[in-house]
Amino acid sequence: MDMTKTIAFNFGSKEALQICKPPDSWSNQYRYNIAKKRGMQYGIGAPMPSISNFRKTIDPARVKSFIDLITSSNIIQDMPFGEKTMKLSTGKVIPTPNVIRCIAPAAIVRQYDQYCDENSIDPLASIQKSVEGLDYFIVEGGRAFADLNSVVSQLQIPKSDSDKILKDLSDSKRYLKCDYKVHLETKSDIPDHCLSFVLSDQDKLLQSDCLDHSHNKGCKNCQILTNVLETIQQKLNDLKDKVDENLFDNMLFKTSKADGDILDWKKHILRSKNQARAKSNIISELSEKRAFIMVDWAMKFLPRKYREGQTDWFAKRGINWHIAAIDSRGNKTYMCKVVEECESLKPTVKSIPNITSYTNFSYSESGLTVWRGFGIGKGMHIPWSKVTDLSQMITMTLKITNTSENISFRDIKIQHIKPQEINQHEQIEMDISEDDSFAISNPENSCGIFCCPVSGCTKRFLKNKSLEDHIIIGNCHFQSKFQSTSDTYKNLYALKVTQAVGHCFNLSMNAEETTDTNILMKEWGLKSRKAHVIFSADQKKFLNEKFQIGQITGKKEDPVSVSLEMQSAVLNGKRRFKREEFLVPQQIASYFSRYSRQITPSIMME
DNA sequence: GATTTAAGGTCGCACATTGT
DNA sequence: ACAATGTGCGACCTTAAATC
Repeated sequence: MDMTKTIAFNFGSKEALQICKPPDSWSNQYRYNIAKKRGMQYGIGAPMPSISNFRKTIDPARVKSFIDLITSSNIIQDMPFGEKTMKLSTGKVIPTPNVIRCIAPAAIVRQYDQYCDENSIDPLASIQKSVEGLDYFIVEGGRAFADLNSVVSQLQIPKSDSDKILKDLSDSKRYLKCDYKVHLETKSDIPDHCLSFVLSDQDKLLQSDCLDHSHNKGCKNCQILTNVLETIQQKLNDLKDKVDENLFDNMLFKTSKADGDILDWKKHILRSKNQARAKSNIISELSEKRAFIMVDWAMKFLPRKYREGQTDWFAKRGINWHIAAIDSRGNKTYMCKVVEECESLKPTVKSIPNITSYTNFSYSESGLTVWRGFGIGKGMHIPWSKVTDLSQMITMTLKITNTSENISFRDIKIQHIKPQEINQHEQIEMDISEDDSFAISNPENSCGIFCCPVSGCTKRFLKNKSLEDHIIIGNCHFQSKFQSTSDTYKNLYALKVTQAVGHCFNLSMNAEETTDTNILMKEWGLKSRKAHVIFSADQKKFLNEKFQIGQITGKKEDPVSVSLEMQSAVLNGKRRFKREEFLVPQQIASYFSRYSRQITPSIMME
């Protein structure tokens, strides 16, 4: 509107409309008039004074809980450099650190729905967007639970039983999503939660002994999960001869796939927690002469920084990667570049067997030490001579450039907040300029999970009891009316992000003695490769047919629905595929991708 | 209308199996 | 034993949708 106002005064109506090139002249004539009127009132090109009373149509507590959710370490992760800015309606710009969303938007919406469900918060309006392309483990895990739900509804069992199973399922799902992560510890009496136990490899060098603690306790929640999965299997087996064979096979396939996916999800949570530990460990041990270097494919963030066209950018593929380095003591930050090309080295490098199963590496004069999980065991030593020809070793050069390039770095802070420290932590004052006094400067209200139910009250509490006290006393704190809603929450977001990204806290939990017979294997948490499956001729034929449909109609078949169709495909009155032959969506998608590559050149030839 | 972002296709590597 | 082929996986790249 500001722009229109300027134009409206500097030019006549006709010129203004020419400049604006209105697609619909009537509507722009209207806008022109309005702009002129505003200009008369407040001055040409001047921003409209923001005296208008801001409507508060959204319950502040709800927005706050939403911001809490999206700034939690489950959803965003810190980036060591880079900055984004947010503009308030007053024109004030507040910088926020760059963060990475770990979860696709649609998944966040789903999580938020669930979060609201669990905390009895009315959700903000949400728009359903695409649900494709989410994080593999979360999608499959989520789908697995949905599949199990549908299987349970088909089991012909008493309602009370199925209700119990459904409840356990949703409890377990919530547990995996929220609490499991915070229950994991390096050493725990509960085998499910003991990182050093479940990440141990069978190889002696890659396992930890867990001598100083026993594994004689059990976790109620983990137990519920295993139990409920077993129960479903059991009930399904009882059903075997009572229902149609096709139906039974479909259900069995669904269930076993779901079981596997849920376990994969659990393992994924485990491993990511351990690797996060590795990172914070390294940073905390930094001394003056050492630096923490975060290596990532530069391609991810550099194009945005340099504002280059894509073509320019991709022409630079020769550059292998860029590195951000942080010197902890001097707080100096550098940008590094690996300048030595390794192309010529390639023929002399021998690959390390099982390279993909190792996640941690340590370099030394004599060789390479590898671990499957950070801090698990002594590590396996591989001398350089096994990996490469020593005479041809090339030392890579790190070129260190200063931060003069327009990339701004930011310090990484490790922040471990224990629940009792939160209040104290929240006291940290934000840089609030004189004219903006925010409700959020109230130290009590930006953390905690118990919200005051009084509409407009911004207080939130860590403990239910505090909330009760608050309600009894009735000292509700209301948001200032002189600030637009969006500005308030932009500030809140900035505060959250700047001071405590990755606020990860461990909740204490009640361990119970257990006589659990379901003993976990030691290497349980390690990433396992999927079994190698050879597609049968008929499977391929079926997939090729499906692919052809996509080729001819231009509407590509969705791997998920193809997977479902496979389970019900019929040929000559018989079922075409047995349960063992059902393929999961990933396999189908992967096959399509290969198939298209295979046939594309032949089409070009014709 | 230009720029940014995400979805999804494409490609190459590691490893497993099969063929010679 | 080694080459050829097949599968899983993740990085690379294009394109279309979303956003400014």
